[in-house]
Amino acid sequence: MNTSSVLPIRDLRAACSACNLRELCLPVGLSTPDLERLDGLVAQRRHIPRGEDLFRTGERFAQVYAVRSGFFKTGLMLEDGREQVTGFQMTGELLGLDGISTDAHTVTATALEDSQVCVIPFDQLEELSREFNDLQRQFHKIMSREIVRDHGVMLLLGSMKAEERLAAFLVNLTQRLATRGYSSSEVVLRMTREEIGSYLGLKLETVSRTFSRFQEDGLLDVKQRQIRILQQERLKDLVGATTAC
Amino acid sequence: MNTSSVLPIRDLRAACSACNLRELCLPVGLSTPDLERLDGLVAQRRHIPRGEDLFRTGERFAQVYAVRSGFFKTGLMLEDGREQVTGFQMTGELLGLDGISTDAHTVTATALEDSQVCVIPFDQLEELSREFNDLQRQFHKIMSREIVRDHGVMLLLGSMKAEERLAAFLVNLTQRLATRGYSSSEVVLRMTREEIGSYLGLKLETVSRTFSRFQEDGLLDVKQRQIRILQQERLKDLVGATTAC
DNA sequence: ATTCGCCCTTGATCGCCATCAAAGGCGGTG
DNA sequence: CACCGCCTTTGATGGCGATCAAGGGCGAAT
Repeated sequence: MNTSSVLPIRDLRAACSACNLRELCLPVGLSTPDLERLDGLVAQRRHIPRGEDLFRTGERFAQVYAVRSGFFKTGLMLEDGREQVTGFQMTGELLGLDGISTDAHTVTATALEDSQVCVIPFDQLEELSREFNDLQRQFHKIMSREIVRDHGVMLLLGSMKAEERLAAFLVNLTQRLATRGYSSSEVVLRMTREEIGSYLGLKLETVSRTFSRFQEDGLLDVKQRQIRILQQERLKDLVGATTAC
Repeated sequence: MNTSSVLPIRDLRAACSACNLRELCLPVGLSTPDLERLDGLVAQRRHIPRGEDLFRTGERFAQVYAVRSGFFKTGLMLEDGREQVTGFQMTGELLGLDGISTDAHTVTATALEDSQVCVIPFDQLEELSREFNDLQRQFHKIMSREIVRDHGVMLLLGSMKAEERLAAFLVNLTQRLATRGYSSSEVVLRMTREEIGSYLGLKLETVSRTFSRFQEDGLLDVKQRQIRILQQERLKDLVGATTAC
Protein backbone atom coordinates (compact mmCIF):
# COMPACT_ATOMS: atom_id res chain seq x y z
CA MET A 1 0.00 0.00 0.00
CA ASN A 2 1.05 3.52 -0.71
CA THR A 3 0.03 6.27 1.65
CA SER A 4 1.99 8.99 -0.09
CA SER A 5 -0.06 11.97 -1.12
CA VAL A 6 0.01 13.96 -4.30
CA LEU A 7 -0.47 17.68 -4.11
CA PRO A 8 -0.56 20.16 -6.94
CA ILE A 9 1.58 23.19 -6.39
CA ARG A 10 -0.94 25.81 -5.39
CA ASP A 11 -0.34 29.47 -5.45
CA LEU A 12 3.38 29.18 -5.44
CA ARG A 13 3.53 28.52 -9.12
CA ALA A 14 7.11 29.59 -8.95
CA ALA A 15 8.26 26.04 -8.36
CA CYS A 16 11.84 25.91 -9.57
CA SER A 17 12.52 29.61 -9.91
CA ALA A 18 11.88 30.16 -6.22
CA CYS A 19 13.34 26.89 -5.00
CA ASN A 20 16.38 27.13 -2.81
CA LEU A 21 17.69 23.98 -4.45
CA ARG A 22 17.89 25.42 -7.91
CA GLU A 23 21.67 25.58 -7.78
CA LEU A 24 21.86 21.86 -7.05
CA CYS A 25 19.04 20.50 -9.11
CA LEU A 26 17.88 20.37 -12.70
CA PRO A 27 17.75 24.18 -13.11
CA VAL A 28 21.49 24.71 -12.68
CA GLY A 29 22.67 27.37 -15.06
CA LEU A 30 19.29 28.20 -16.54
CA SER A 31 18.37 31.76 -17.45
CA THR A 32 15.33 33.33 -15.83
CA PRO A 33 12.95 32.81 -18.76
CA ASP A 34 13.99 29.15 -19.07
CA LEU A 35 13.47 28.74 -15.37
CA GLU A 36 9.96 30.03 -15.58
CA ARG A 37 9.10 27.52 -18.25
CA LEU A 38 10.47 24.81 -16.03
CA ASP A 39 8.06 25.96 -13.34
CA GLY A 40 5.19 24.97 -15.59
CA LEU A 41 6.63 21.52 -15.92
CA VAL A 42 7.10 20.71 -12.29
CA ALA A 43 3.45 20.80 -11.48
CA GLN A 44 3.24 18.33 -8.69
CA ARG A 45 4.86 17.31 -5.48
CA ARG A 46 4.58 14.07 -3.62
CA HIS A 47 5.16 13.33 0.03
CA ILE A 48 6.74 9.97 0.74
CA PRO A 49 6.66 8.88 4.38
CA ARG A 50 9.70 7.13 5.74
CA GLY A 51 9.86 3.52 4.68
CA GLU A 52 7.59 3.88 1.68
CA ASP A 53 8.56 3.41 -1.93
CA LEU A 54 8.48 6.24 -4.46
CA PHE A 55 8.52 3.67 -7.26
CA ARG A 56 9.31 0.00 -7.60
CA THR A 57 11.21 -2.23 -9.97
CA GLY A 58 9.00 -3.11 -12.91
CA GLU A 59 6.59 -0.19 -12.61
CA ARG A 60 5.95 1.81 -15.73
CA PHE A 61 8.25 4.80 -16.11
CA ALA A 62 6.79 8.15 -17.02
CA GLN A 63 8.31 10.64 -14.60
CA VAL A 64 11.60 11.47 -13.07
CA TYR A 65 11.69 12.89 -9.58
CA ALA A 66 13.78 15.55 -7.92
CA VAL A 67 14.32 15.13 -4.20
CA ARG A 68 13.07 18.30 -2.57
CA SER A 69 13.55 17.20 1.00
CA GLY A 70 14.45 13.98 2.72
CA PHE A 71 16.62 11.05 1.78
CA PHE A 72 16.22 7.99 -0.44
CA LYS A 73 17.88 4.73 -1.27
CA THR A 74 17.60 2.91 -4.57
CA GLY A 75 18.15 -0.81 -4.93
CA LEU A 76 17.38 -4.08 -6.63
CA MET A 77 15.68 -6.96 -4.95
CA LEU A 78 17.32 -10.29 -5.70
CA GLU A 79 15.42 -13.48 -6.33
CA ASP A 80 16.76 -14.97 -3.12
CA GLY A 81 15.30 -12.08 -1.13
CA ARG A 82 18.50 -10.15 -0.62
CA GLU A 83 18.85 -6.56 -1.67
CA GLN A 84 21.54 -4.69 -3.60
CA VAL A 85 21.53 -0.98 -2.79
CA THR A 86 22.67 0.99 -5.83
CA GLY A 87 22.65 4.48 -4.37
CA PHE A 88 21.56 7.03 -1.79
CA GLN A 89 19.93 10.25 -2.95
CA MET A 90 19.59 13.55 -1.15
CA THR A 91 18.03 16.93 -1.93
CA GLY A 92 18.48 18.21 -5.44
CA GLU A 93 19.29 14.80 -6.90
CA LEU A 94 17.18 13.10 -9.56
CA LEU A 95 15.54 9.73 -9.22
CA GLY A 96 14.25 7.42 -11.91
CA LEU A 97 16.73 7.98 -14.73
CA ASP A 98 17.26 4.25 -15.05
CA GLY A 99 13.65 3.92 -16.17
CA ILE A 100 14.17 5.71 -19.46
CA SER A 101 15.94 2.79 -21.09
CA THR A 102 12.99 0.40 -21.11
CA ASP A 103 10.11 2.62 -19.99
CA ALA A 104 10.06 0.64 -16.77
CA HIS A 105 11.83 1.31 -13.50
CA THR A 106 14.70 -1.08 -12.90
CA VAL A 107 15.23 -0.18 -9.26
CA THR A 108 13.04 0.51 -6.27
CA ALA A 109 13.35 3.92 -4.60
CA THR A 110 12.56 3.98 -0.89
CA ALA A 111 12.36 6.98 1.41
CA LEU A 112 14.69 6.63 4.39
CA GLU A 113 13.01 9.55 6.10
CA ASP A 114 9.83 11.52 5.45
CA SER A 115 10.53 13.08 2.10
CA GLN A 116 9.12 15.27 -0.59
CA VAL A 117 9.83 15.05 -4.31
CA CYS A 118 9.01 17.19 -7.31
CA VAL A 119 7.35 15.18 -10.07
CA ILE A 120 8.72 15.83 -13.54
CA PRO A 121 6.80 14.25 -16.42
CA PHE A 122 9.52 12.91 -18.64
CA ASP A 123 7.98 13.55 -22.03
CA GLN A 124 7.45 17.17 -21.04
CA LEU A 125 11.03 17.39 -19.86
CA GLU A 126 12.17 16.11 -23.23
CA GLU A 127 9.89 18.55 -24.99
CA LEU A 128 11.18 21.49 -23.03
CA SER A 129 14.78 20.44 -23.46
CA ARG A 130 14.22 20.49 -27.22
CA GLU A 131 13.45 24.16 -26.82
CA PHE A 132 16.13 25.17 -24.38
CA ASN A 133 19.74 24.27 -25.05
CA ASP A 134 20.76 24.94 -21.49
CA LEU A 135 18.16 22.65 -20.03
CA GLN A 136 19.07 19.96 -22.52
CA ARG A 137 22.73 20.26 -21.71
CA GLN A 138 22.08 20.26 -17.99
CA PHE A 139 19.95 17.16 -18.22
CA HIS A 140 22.61 15.37 -20.22
CA LYS A 141 25.20 16.35 -17.67
CA ILE A 142 23.08 14.92 -14.90
CA MET A 143 22.72 11.58 -16.67
CA SER A 144 26.40 11.52 -17.46
CA ARG A 145 27.24 12.35 -13.87
CA GLU A 146 25.23 9.34 -12.80
CA ILE A 147 27.33 7.18 -15.11
CA VAL A 148 30.52 8.63 -13.67
CA ARG A 149 29.26 8.06 -10.15
CA ASP A 150 28.50 4.46 -10.97
CA HIS A 151 32.03 4.00 -12.30
CA GLY A 152 33.29 5.30 -8.98
CA VAL A 153 31.23 2.71 -7.16
CA MET A 154 32.53 0.01 -9.47
CA LEU A 155 36.05 1.10 -8.59
CA LEU A 156 35.17 0.95 -4.93
CA LEU A 157 33.58 -2.48 -5.15
CA GLY A 158 36.19 -3.86 -7.48
CA SER A 159 39.39 -2.89 -5.80
CA MET A 160 39.04 -1.41 -2.33
CA LYS A 161 39.27 -3.07 1.06
CA ALA A 162 36.58 -2.68 3.71
CA GLU A 163 38.26 0.27 5.43
CA GLU A 164 38.78 2.11 2.17
CA ARG A 165 35.20 1.51 1.14
CA LEU A 166 33.72 2.87 4.32
CA ALA A 167 36.06 5.85 4.30
CA ALA A 168 35.11 6.59 0.69
CA PHE A 169 31.47 6.33 1.62
CA LEU A 170 31.80 8.75 4.51
CA VAL A 171 33.87 11.24 2.56
CA ASN A 172 31.39 11.20 -0.30
CA LEU A 173 28.43 11.57 2.01
CA THR A 174 29.87 14.47 3.96
CA GLN A 175 30.99 16.24 0.80
CA ARG A 176 27.49 16.11 -0.58
CA LEU A 177 26.09 17.30 2.73
CA ALA A 178 28.60 20.14 2.84
CA THR A 179 27.46 21.27 -0.62
CA ARG A 180 24.01 21.56 0.89
CA GLY A 181 25.18 23.70 3.76
CA TYR A 182 25.38 21.02 6.41
CA SER A 183 28.36 20.28 8.58
CA SER A 184 30.95 18.14 6.91
CA SER A 185 32.12 16.67 10.20
CA GLU A 186 28.85 15.66 11.75
CA VAL A 187 26.44 13.21 10.11
CA VAL A 188 23.33 11.47 11.20
CA LEU A 189 23.11 8.38 9.05
CA ARG A 190 19.69 7.74 7.61
CA MET A 191 20.42 4.14 6.68
CA THR A 192 21.12 0.95 8.59
CA ARG A 193 24.45 -0.85 8.72
CA GLU A 194 22.94 -3.44 6.48
CA GLU A 195 22.05 -0.88 3.80
CA ILE A 196 25.51 0.63 3.97
CA GLY A 197 26.97 -2.84 3.69
CA SER A 198 24.82 -3.71 0.72
CA TYR A 199 25.93 -0.55 -1.04
CA LEU A 200 29.58 -1.21 -0.24
CA GLY A 201 29.57 -4.93 -0.91
CA LEU A 202 30.13 -5.81 2.76
CA LYS A 203 28.17 -7.57 5.47
CA LEU A 204 26.64 -5.48 8.22
CA GLU A 205 28.98 -6.95 10.81
CA THR A 206 31.96 -5.81 8.79
CA VAL A 207 30.52 -2.31 8.52
CA SER A 208 29.97 -2.21 12.27
CA ARG A 209 33.45 -3.53 13.02
CA THR A 210 35.02 -1.05 10.66
CA PHE A 211 33.18 1.81 12.34
CA SER A 212 34.50 0.53 15.66
CA ARG A 213 38.05 0.32 14.34
CA PHE A 214 37.82 3.89 13.02
CA GLN A 215 36.68 4.95 16.47
CA GLU A 216 39.55 3.13 18.21
CA ASP A 217 41.93 4.82 15.79
CA GLY A 218 40.52 8.20 16.72
CA LEU A 219 39.18 8.91 13.25
CA LEU A 220 35.54 8.99 14.20
CA ASP A 221 33.22 9.29 17.10
CA VAL A 222 30.46 6.77 16.52
CA LYS A 223 27.26 6.65 18.54
CA GLN A 224 24.86 4.45 16.64
CA ARG A 225 23.93 6.56 13.64
CA GLN A 226 25.48 9.73 14.99
CA ILE A 227 28.88 10.04 13.32
CA ARG A 228 31.35 12.75 14.13
CA ILE A 229 34.44 12.92 11.97
CA LEU A 230 37.47 13.79 14.07
CA GLN A 231 40.25 13.53 11.52
CA GLN A 232 38.95 14.35 8.08
CA GLU A 233 42.42 14.28 6.54
CA ARG A 234 43.32 10.79 7.65
CA LEU A 235 39.97 9.60 6.44
CA LYS A 236 40.64 11.06 3.01
CA ASP A 237 44.12 9.54 3.00
CA LEU A 238 42.57 6.15 3.50
CA VAL A 239 40.64 6.59 0.27
CA GLY A 240 43.37 8.45 -1.56
CA ALA A 241 45.54 5.41 -2.04
CA THR A 242 42.98 4.02 -4.43
CA THR A 243 41.76 7.11 -6.22
CA ALA A 244 41.75 7.53 -9.97
CA CYS A 245 44.36 9.77 -11.53
CA MET B 1 51.96 8.59 -29.30
CA ASN B 2 48.83 8.09 -31.30
CA THR B 3 49.10 6.48 -34.68
CA SER B 4 45.38 6.29 -35.27
CA SER B 5 44.26 7.88 -38.50
CA VAL B 6 41.31 10.11 -39.20
CA LEU B 7 39.49 9.79 -42.46
CA PRO B 8 36.54 11.75 -43.72
CA ILE B 9 33.79 9.64 -45.14
CA ARG B 10 34.29 9.93 -48.83
CA ASP B 11 31.70 9.16 -51.40
CA LEU B 12 29.68 7.04 -49.11
CA ARG B 13 28.03 9.98 -47.47
CA ALA B 14 25.30 7.61 -46.50
CA ALA B 15 27.01 6.83 -43.23
CA CYS B 16 24.28 5.72 -40.86
CA SER B 17 21.50 5.10 -43.34
CA ALA B 18 23.55 2.47 -45.11
CA CYS B 19 25.30 1.08 -42.05
CA ASN B 20 24.54 -2.50 -41.21
CA LEU B 21 24.75 -1.56 -37.54
CA ARG B 22 21.88 0.88 -37.63
CA GLU B 23 19.61 -1.48 -35.72
CA LEU B 24 22.11 -1.68 -32.86
CA CYS B 25 23.47 1.82 -32.76
CA LEU B 26 22.29 5.37 -32.32
CA PRO B 27 19.88 5.27 -35.29
CA VAL B 28 17.59 2.65 -33.79
CA GLY B 29 14.01 3.45 -34.63
CA LEU B 30 14.71 6.53 -36.73
CA SER B 31 12.66 7.29 -39.81
CA THR B 32 14.40 7.59 -43.17
CA PRO B 33 14.52 11.41 -43.23
CA ASP B 34 15.91 11.54 -39.70
CA LEU B 35 18.48 8.99 -40.66
CA GLU B 36 19.68 11.05 -43.54
CA ARG B 37 20.22 14.02 -41.27
CA LEU B 38 22.22 11.82 -38.99
CA ASP B 39 24.43 10.96 -41.94
CA GLY B 40 25.51 14.56 -42.11
CA LEU B 41 26.53 14.46 -38.49
CA VAL B 42 28.70 11.39 -38.56
CA ALA B 43 31.24 12.87 -40.90
CA GLN B 44 34.36 11.13 -39.78
CA ARG B 45 35.75 7.77 -38.95
CA ARG B 46 38.84 6.89 -37.02
CA HIS B 47 40.90 3.75 -37.13
CA ILE B 48 42.36 2.70 -33.81
CA PRO B 49 45.03 0.00 -33.96
CA ARG B 50 45.02 -2.64 -31.30
CA GLY B 51 46.50 -1.40 -28.06
CA GLU B 52 45.99 2.28 -28.78
CA ASP B 53 43.73 4.65 -26.89
CA LEU B 54 40.71 6.29 -28.48
CA PHE B 55 40.69 8.85 -25.67
CA ARG B 56 42.22 9.15 -22.23
CA THR B 57 41.14 10.22 -18.78
CA GLY B 58 41.36 13.98 -18.50
CA GLU B 59 41.21 14.76 -22.20
CA ARG B 60 38.71 17.35 -23.28
CA PHE B 61 35.39 15.88 -24.29
CA ALA B 62 33.77 17.01 -27.51
CA GLN B 63 32.68 13.86 -29.30
CA VAL B 64 31.08 10.58 -28.58
CA TYR B 65 32.09 7.56 -30.60
CA ALA B 66 30.17 4.65 -32.03
CA VAL B 67 32.12 1.43 -32.40
CA ARG B 68 31.87 0.45 -36.05
CA SER B 69 34.18 -2.53 -35.91
CA GLY B 70 36.48 -3.98 -33.30
CA PHE B 71 36.43 -4.13 -29.55
CA PHE B 72 37.27 -1.72 -26.74
CA LYS B 73 37.78 -1.61 -23.03
CA THR B 74 37.23 1.43 -20.83
CA GLY B 75 38.91 1.90 -17.49
CA LEU B 76 40.38 4.17 -14.86
CA MET B 77 44.02 4.23 -13.93
CA LEU B 78 44.61 4.31 -10.21
CA GLU B 79 47.28 6.37 -8.54
CA ASP B 80 49.10 3.24 -7.49
CA GLY B 81 49.33 2.14 -11.11
CA ARG B 82 46.60 -0.43 -11.06
CA GLU B 83 43.69 -0.32 -13.42
CA GLN B 84 39.95 -0.64 -12.92
CA VAL B 85 38.19 -1.77 -16.07
CA THR B 86 34.68 -0.31 -16.20
CA GLY B 87 33.41 -1.94 -19.38
CA PHE B 88 33.95 -3.68 -22.70
CA GLN B 89 32.37 -2.24 -25.83
CA MET B 90 31.59 -3.90 -29.11
CA THR B 91 30.09 -2.82 -32.43
CA GLY B 92 27.15 -0.47 -32.24
CA GLU B 93 27.90 0.68 -28.70
CA LEU B 94 28.71 4.26 -27.79
CA LEU B 95 31.88 5.43 -26.10
CA GLY B 96 32.54 8.64 -24.23
CA LEU B 97 29.21 9.33 -22.57
CA ASP B 98 30.92 9.78 -19.22
CA GLY B 99 32.66 12.85 -20.62
CA ILE B 100 29.50 14.92 -20.87
CA SER B 101 29.30 15.58 -17.16
CA THR B 102 32.46 17.66 -16.87
CA ASP B 103 33.46 18.16 -20.51
CA ALA B 104 36.42 15.90 -19.83
CA HIS B 105 36.74 12.17 -20.29
CA THR B 106 36.79 10.32 -17.00
CA VAL B 107 37.91 6.99 -18.42
CA THR B 108 40.42 5.81 -20.96
CA ALA B 109 39.12 3.84 -23.94
CA THR B 110 41.57 1.36 -25.43
CA ALA B 111 41.17 -0.76 -28.55
CA LEU B 112 41.62 -4.45 -27.80
CA GLU B 113 41.81 -5.21 -31.50
CA ASP B 114 42.17 -3.09 -34.61
CA SER B 115 39.01 -1.05 -34.56
CA GLN B 116 37.08 1.62 -36.32
CA VAL B 117 34.77 4.19 -34.76
CA CYS B 118 32.35 6.77 -36.09
CA VAL B 119 33.03 10.21 -34.66
CA ILE B 120 29.95 12.08 -33.48
CA PRO B 121 30.46 15.73 -32.49
CA PHE B 122 28.44 16.06 -29.34
CA ASP B 123 27.12 19.58 -29.76
CA GLN B 124 25.83 18.61 -33.18
CA LEU B 125 24.22 15.53 -31.74
CA GLU B 126 22.46 17.71 -29.19
CA GLU B 127 21.42 20.13 -31.87
CA LEU B 128 19.97 17.40 -34.04
CA SER B 129 18.22 15.76 -31.14
CA ARG B 130 16.47 19.06 -30.46
CA GLU B 131 14.97 18.69 -33.90
CA PHE B 132 14.11 15.04 -33.92
CA ASN B 133 12.13 13.54 -31.06
CA ASP B 134 13.06 10.03 -32.02
CA LEU B 135 16.77 10.73 -32.00
CA GLN B 136 16.48 12.53 -28.68
CA ARG B 137 14.56 9.66 -27.15
CA GLN B 138 16.98 7.10 -28.53
CA PHE B 139 19.96 8.96 -27.16
CA HIS B 140 18.35 9.21 -23.74
CA LYS B 141 17.61 5.52 -23.81
CA ILE B 142 21.23 4.78 -24.59
CA MET B 143 22.46 6.85 -21.66
CA SER B 144 19.88 5.29 -19.39
CA ARG B 145 20.85 1.83 -20.56
CA GLU B 146 24.42 2.59 -19.56
CA ILE B 147 23.20 3.46 -16.07
CA VAL B 148 21.23 0.24 -15.87
CA ARG B 149 24.22 -1.74 -17.07
CA ASP B 150 26.37 -0.15 -14.40
CA HIS B 151 23.82 -1.13 -11.76
CA GLY B 152 24.12 -4.68 -12.99
CA VAL B 153 27.86 -4.56 -12.55
CA MET B 154 27.44 -3.13 -9.07
CA LEU B 155 25.18 -6.05 -8.27
CA LEU B 156 27.78 -8.43 -9.62
CA LEU B 157 30.64 -6.85 -7.70
CA GLY B 158 28.65 -6.35 -4.56
CA SER B 159 27.10 -9.71 -4.03
CA MET B 160 28.32 -12.45 -6.33
CA LYS B 161 31.01 -15.05 -5.82
CA ALA B 162 33.82 -15.61 -8.30
CA GLU B 163 32.01 -18.38 -10.19
CA GLU B 164 28.84 -16.35 -10.48
CA ARG B 165 30.75 -13.32 -11.69
CA LEU B 166 32.57 -15.16 -14.42
CA ALA B 167 29.39 -16.95 -15.48
CA ALA B 168 27.54 -13.62 -15.63
CA PHE B 169 30.36 -12.15 -17.66
CA LEU B 170 30.31 -14.98 -20.18
CA VAL B 171 26.53 -15.01 -20.48
CA ASN B 172 26.47 -11.25 -21.04
CA LEU B 173 29.27 -11.38 -23.57
CA THR B 174 27.75 -14.18 -25.61
CA GLN B 175 24.32 -12.59 -25.56
CA ARG B 176 25.72 -9.40 -26.98
CA LEU B 177 27.65 -11.36 -29.59
CA ALA B 178 24.55 -13.32 -30.50
CA THR B 179 22.66 -10.04 -31.09
CA ARG B 180 25.35 -9.23 -33.60
CA GLY B 181 24.94 -12.49 -35.43
CA TYR B 182 27.85 -14.37 -33.92
CA SER B 183 27.69 -17.76 -32.31
CA SER B 184 26.52 -17.67 -28.73
CA SER B 185 28.49 -20.77 -27.83
CA GLU B 186 31.88 -19.92 -29.22
CA VAL B 187 33.87 -16.87 -28.16
CA VAL B 188 37.36 -15.63 -28.78
CA LEU B 189 38.13 -13.38 -25.87
CA ARG B 190 39.76 -10.12 -26.83
CA MET B 191 40.96 -9.33 -23.34
CA THR B 192 43.48 -10.83 -20.92
CA ARG B 193 42.64 -12.66 -17.73
CA GLU B 194 43.87 -9.61 -15.89
CA GLU B 195 41.41 -7.33 -17.68
CA ILE B 196 38.56 -9.72 -17.04
CA GLY B 197 39.61 -9.88 -13.41
CA SER B 198 39.77 -6.13 -13.08
CA TYR B 199 36.28 -5.82 -14.51
CA LEU B 200 34.95 -8.53 -12.22
CA GLY B 201 36.79 -7.50 -9.08
CA LEU B 202 38.99 -10.60 -9.10
CA LYS B 203 42.67 -11.34 -9.51
CA LEU B 204 43.85 -12.90 -12.73
CA GLU B 205 44.75 -16.16 -10.99
CA THR B 206 41.21 -16.48 -9.71
CA VAL B 207 39.82 -15.90 -13.20
CA SER B 208 42.13 -18.55 -14.57
CA ARG B 209 41.29 -21.02 -11.84
CA THR B 210 37.57 -20.42 -12.30
CA PHE B 211 37.89 -21.07 -16.03
CA SER B 212 39.68 -24.31 -15.20
CA ARG B 213 36.98 -25.31 -12.74
CA PHE B 214 34.26 -24.64 -15.33
CA GLN B 215 36.19 -26.83 -17.72
CA GLU B 216 36.52 -29.65 -15.19
CA ASP B 217 32.79 -29.40 -14.56
CA GLY B 218 32.11 -29.77 -18.26
CA LEU B 219 30.60 -26.32 -18.63
CA LEU B 220 33.21 -24.93 -20.94
CA ASP B 221 35.99 -25.89 -23.23
CA VAL B 222 38.80 -23.45 -22.58
CA LYS B 223 41.86 -23.11 -24.79
CA GLN B 224 43.55 -19.91 -23.83
CA ARG B 225 41.22 -17.25 -25.22
CA GLN B 226 39.16 -19.70 -27.24
CA ILE B 227 36.07 -20.43 -25.18
CA ARG B 228 33.41 -22.90 -26.20
CA ILE B 229 30.32 -23.05 -24.05
CA LEU B 230 29.17 -26.63 -23.66
CA GLN B 231 26.28 -26.22 -21.24
CA GLN B 232 24.68 -22.83 -21.67
CA GLU B 233 21.84 -23.65 -19.31
CA ARG B 234 23.97 -24.60 -16.36
CA LEU B 235 26.01 -21.46 -16.92
CA LYS B 236 22.87 -19.35 -16.78
CA ASP B 237 21.70 -21.18 -13.68
CA LEU B 238 24.91 -20.19 -11.96
CA VAL B 239 24.03 -16.54 -12.49
CA GLY B 240 20.32 -16.97 -12.02
CA ALA B 241 20.55 -17.47 -8.28
CA THR B 242 21.60 -13.87 -7.92
CA THR B 243 19.50 -12.15 -10.56
CA ALA B 244 17.23 -9.23 -9.89
CA CYS B 245 13.51 -9.87 -9.81
C1' DA C 1 64.82 -22.46 -35.73
C1' DT C 2 65.73 -20.06 -31.52
C1' DT C 3 64.94 -16.61 -28.32
C1' DC C 4 62.28 -13.38 -25.86
C1' DG C 5 58.33 -11.49 -23.71
C1' DC C 6 53.84 -11.86 -22.43
C1' DC C 7 50.10 -14.43 -20.96
C1' DC C 8 48.19 -18.30 -18.71
C1' DT C 9 48.04 -22.23 -15.47
C1' DT C 10 48.70 -24.52 -11.22
C1' DG C 11 50.28 -25.20 -6.42
C1' DA C 12 50.96 -23.60 -1.49
C1' DT C 13 49.97 -20.45 1.96
C1' DC C 14 47.90 -16.46 4.13
C1' DG C 15 44.59 -12.96 5.44
C1' DC C 16 40.38 -10.56 5.08
C1' DC C 17 35.87 -10.79 5.46
C1' DA C 18 31.70 -13.91 5.86
C1' DT C 19 29.37 -16.65 8.86
C1' DC C 20 27.57 -18.22 13.17
C1' DA C 21 26.38 -16.87 17.70
C1' DA C 22 25.13 -14.07 21.66
C1' DA C 23 24.20 -9.99 24.10
C1' DG C 24 23.27 -5.00 24.53
C1' DG C 25 20.96 -0.41 23.03
C1' DC C 26 17.06 2.09 21.69
C1' DG C 27 12.50 3.40 20.30
C1' DG C 28 7.76 2.28 20.04
C1' DT C 29 3.64 0.34 22.06
C1' DG C 30 0.32 -1.54 25.15
C1' DC D 1 6.97 0.79 33.11
C1' DA D 2 7.77 -3.32 30.88
C1' DC D 3 7.84 -5.62 26.82
C1' DC D 4 8.97 -6.32 22.08
C1' DG D 5 11.25 -5.83 17.75
C1' DC D 6 14.82 -4.00 15.30
C1' DC D 7 19.32 -2.46 14.96
C1' DT D 8 24.00 -2.68 16.50
C1' DT D 9 28.09 -4.46 18.67
C1' DT D 10 31.42 -7.93 19.66
C1' DG D 11 33.52 -12.58 19.77
C1' DA D 12 34.90 -17.13 17.60
C1' DT D 13 35.59 -19.70 13.61
C1' DG D 14 36.03 -20.84 8.81
C1' DG D 15 36.31 -20.30 3.77
C1' DC D 16 37.12 -17.87 -0.40
C1' DG D 17 39.99 -15.47 -2.93
C1' DA D 18 44.58 -12.85 -2.64
C1' DT D 19 49.25 -13.43 -2.62
C1' DC D 20 53.62 -15.62 -3.50
C1' DA D 21 55.97 -18.70 -6.45
C1' DA D 22 57.18 -21.60 -10.36
C1' DG D 23 56.59 -23.51 -14.73
C1' DG D 24 54.40 -23.92 -19.40
C1' DG D 25 52.31 -22.13 -23.94
C1' DC D 26 52.36 -19.22 -27.73
C1' DG D 27 53.26 -15.58 -30.94
C1' DA D 28 56.58 -12.12 -32.55
C1' DA D 29 61.02 -10.89 -33.73
C1' DT D 30 65.62 -11.99 -35.05
